[in-house]
Amino acid sequence: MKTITPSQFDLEQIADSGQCFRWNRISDYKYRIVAFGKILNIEQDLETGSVTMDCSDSDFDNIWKDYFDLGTDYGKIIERIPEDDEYLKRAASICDGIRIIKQDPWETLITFIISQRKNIPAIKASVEKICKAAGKVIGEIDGEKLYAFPTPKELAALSESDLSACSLGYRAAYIYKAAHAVADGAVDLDKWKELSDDKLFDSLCSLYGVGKKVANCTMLFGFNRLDSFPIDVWMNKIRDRYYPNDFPIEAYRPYGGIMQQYMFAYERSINS
DNA sequence: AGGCAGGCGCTCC
DNA sequence: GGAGCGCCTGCC
Repeated sequence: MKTITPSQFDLEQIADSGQCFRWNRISDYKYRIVAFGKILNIEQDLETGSVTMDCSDSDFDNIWKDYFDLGTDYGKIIERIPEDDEYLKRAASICDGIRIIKQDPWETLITFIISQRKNIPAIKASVEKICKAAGKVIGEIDGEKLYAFPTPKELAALSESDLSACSLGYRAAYIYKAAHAVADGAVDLDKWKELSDDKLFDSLCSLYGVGKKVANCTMLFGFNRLDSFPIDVWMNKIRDRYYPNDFPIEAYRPYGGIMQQYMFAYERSINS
């Protein structure tokens, strides 16, 4: 067990922000997360804000501390919001419990390829199916097996029809090609970590089935490129309504992606 | 029952 | 280089 009291940390806001598709809500402010081949039960006390994780000290130090981006001071980032950006200031004041979760690049790439033209429950269902079809069993809860996200080789072992059985639709071909490119070594995601933002963006977009939205999400959530600014239908709506001269993304540097998350989460919250 | 959901590739111009 | 269109699937 490990208990911490981080600032700017709200489990529910993070869970609803659409970054991670393997967080399962157990009850209010209580989740089971599968990531990096591990299962983490996590709970937040609303009174004190303290967060309790059922993990060893070493797993906390080696995995979860980084995963939850606990070394970043989001309060300081919020202070950088341009004074006249009323919409963003409001969004950040409401959604200031969001953090950018540092996920595995491979898993992020695949899950965001799956995400295109799907809603969140459908994305989660497909992700669980590919984990079950190709991933290792890492635990069992109430007779239900839990699976790790498959490695590139494990995923590449599936045929296109195996993938189609995971409700991927036309994305099955995208996943198939991506899995083979990474498993064969034609694409080396570890090497991609060294690339500049521009080069990484171009490399991601060169993958079949990856366009700028998916590339930006993969960069933001899988490569911790905090300036990546994904634009989806919600962001288009926000721009149309509140930013007639477009988003001042230069003013958001180098944290455009965090600003995007506040706006995205806020707009969704007021429309639900 | 028909449109649409956190897009992308392809095919035109 | 950009607008238009088809696409798997599940869900309301």
